Amino acid sequence: MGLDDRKLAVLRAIVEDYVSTQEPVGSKALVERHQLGVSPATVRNDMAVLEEEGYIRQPHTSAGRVPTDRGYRLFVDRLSRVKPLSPAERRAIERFLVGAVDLDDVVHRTVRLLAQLTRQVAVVQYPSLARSSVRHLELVPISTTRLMLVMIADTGRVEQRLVELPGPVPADDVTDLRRLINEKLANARLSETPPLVQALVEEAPTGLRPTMTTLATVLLETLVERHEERIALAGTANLTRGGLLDFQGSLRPILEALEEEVVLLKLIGETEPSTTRVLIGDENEFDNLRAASVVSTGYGPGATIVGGLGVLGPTRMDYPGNIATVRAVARYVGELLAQN
Amino acid sequence: MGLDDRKLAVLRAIVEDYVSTQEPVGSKALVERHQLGVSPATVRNDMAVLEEEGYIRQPHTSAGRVPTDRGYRLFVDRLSRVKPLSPAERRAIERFLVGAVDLDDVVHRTVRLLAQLTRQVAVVQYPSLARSSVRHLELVPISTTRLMLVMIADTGRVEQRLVELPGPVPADDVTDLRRLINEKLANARLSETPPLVQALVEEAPTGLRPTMTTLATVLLETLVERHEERIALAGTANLTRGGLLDFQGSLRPILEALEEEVVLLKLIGETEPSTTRVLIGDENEFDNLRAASVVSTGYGPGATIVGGLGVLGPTRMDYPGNIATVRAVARYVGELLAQN
DNA sequence: TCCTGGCACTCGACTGTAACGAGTGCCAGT
DNA sequence: ACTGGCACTCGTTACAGTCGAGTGCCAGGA
Repeated sequence: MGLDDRKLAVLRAIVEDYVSTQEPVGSKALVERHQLGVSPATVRNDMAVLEEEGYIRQPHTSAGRVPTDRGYRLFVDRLSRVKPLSPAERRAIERFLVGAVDLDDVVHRTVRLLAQLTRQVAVVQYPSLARSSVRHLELVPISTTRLMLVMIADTGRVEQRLVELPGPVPADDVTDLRRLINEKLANARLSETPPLVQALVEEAPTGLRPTMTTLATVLLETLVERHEERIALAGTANLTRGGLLDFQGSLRPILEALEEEVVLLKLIGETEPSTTRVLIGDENEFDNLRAASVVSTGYGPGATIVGGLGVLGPTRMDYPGNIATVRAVARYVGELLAQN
Repeated sequence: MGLDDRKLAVLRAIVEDYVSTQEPVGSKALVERHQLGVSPATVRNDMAVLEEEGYIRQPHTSAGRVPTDRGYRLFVDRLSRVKPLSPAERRAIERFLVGAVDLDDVVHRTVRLLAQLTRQVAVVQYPSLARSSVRHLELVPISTTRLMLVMIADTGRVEQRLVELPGPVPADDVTDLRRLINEKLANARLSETPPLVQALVEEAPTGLRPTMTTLATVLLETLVERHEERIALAGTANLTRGGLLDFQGSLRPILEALEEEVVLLKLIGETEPSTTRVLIGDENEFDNLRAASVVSTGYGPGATIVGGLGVLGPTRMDYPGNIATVRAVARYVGELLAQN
């Protein structure tokens, strides 16, 4: 069971070579490209052990070795240091994110940036409503029986929803409703609003009661139940790099998975505080993504986390590089959000 | 030069067979599957003429014939009747679109519906701001020197933008600004706002002048210059149907094109009144999309057109079916918008 | 004049065989 | 414990041969 230092070095070398060449790597090529200080025969023995332990495998009898998911896992956990970003990359990040005027703008720029830097598919979750607080709720009369409800969150997210009122409501009443709602809900965390909304209805003056009831329903629907998470995606064209070798020849399942917001949210949304999560191959729960890996992390202003972002690519990806990039981008985005 | 009726029938048969089988079609198979009333030899002679005229071609000397872009064009223009939708499809459309609460909701449902019905990539443009009118402009104070500007258009679109003010502005002033702006801009077509915004600045009371100037800049930026068109996309996984035969083996250029909003807008956004546009293969202006066809049309409440929608797929697609579906969906969406 | 059956021809797809070589496992020797 | 050597495996490539779908052309007939 013992994996001595050299065996680990061999594994590392295999991963690095395979990631960069995309071809099974043999013992001879290994000793040539890395200074292992031993002969190919020795490496072969080490390889036999690594294979027995499930870290690498042979696609065909007469081919070199390829890391398994388990091998990548070991590599990520113990054999790689996070690559520092190049100054060029740092500059690219700053240049890209400076000048964003809008939350939408920030998210779009971020996702494109990530895709470009990592050359993978990038995914960015908008700040989660569940983790946001209400900054302001606005009621805009559209007609006598219709209101547009606009919610502005502290994270910069803006949600709107058309509300059909049970009957005509005069402008003054709208003003009153707006005041009541804001008094009660402003600065409340969205996850804590349900009882407050309930109270709003109960405490509403009789005249406003029916309207307030309708509004309350819509509020709960929009802000909590259908807790509308949004996602931005970019770089799908990067899936076609590496020919058809990655993803065993069919992009189909991957593209299907990428169309499901629910899937993406599970992948990058469930982030524990401030760790970078790496899901390798079949470690993730979706069959469609058995051939893919995901590197994700949370971001947010300061120490709090309001959303997730990450990249998805073939298991054969540059983990250290991608981890570094994802982290760096998340940090910059966090700073950007903190400024607002 | 004369293409008599039988030659056209042969072309139609070739297109139909090729679209459904995805394989080059030969003279013998043709006479078997269609009642042309002549022998394979005759069909071969017709084919020779059709090939000479550039409507079909042979992938290899010993293979059957395949329609060229020009052949599809002739087929679409003169040889096909628009398929009526099946009742099942009609029902699917209604069921899908009923219950949409929101413009966002409508657009998302529409794009998924289109992708599902046509089994192609679907694209839906949000109602264009350029073709919308202002319904209401709201100013929401975020802090003493920051406002959130929210514009609600008659098409249901809502745009927001954070505004940094030159200095602190008291709440009463915000109220005044809101009133001034709405008096001037409400119901104006967005394309006609620039002079109105200019007037706003000139007519503003001296005290509000600096703030109004800032607001005017942002208004013009947000609403006109960077005339923010939005796009929704779905069904990219459908590109992988038909193996790697369509798109000559590489999805890359297609996926790249689909990531560019500008490209998509050109494809589906430039719609002349109420026609359905069909772009076949290299008829479209983007090199990346030489192997693809686009069927698109405009939609809007009543007779006016506020945006475009359509589908993109291999040149080998079911044009009559897709044209019918795109039109039908556009009409339903128009009705839906008209209700708001 | 137009259609048809017949026939020779082309050429890609498929099959089988052989040579090649990258890579391995094992073993005896240091 | 490492190394050089060697036999072996097996995928890749090249080449030759066969098969057959599909064609173009032509002479004969309606």
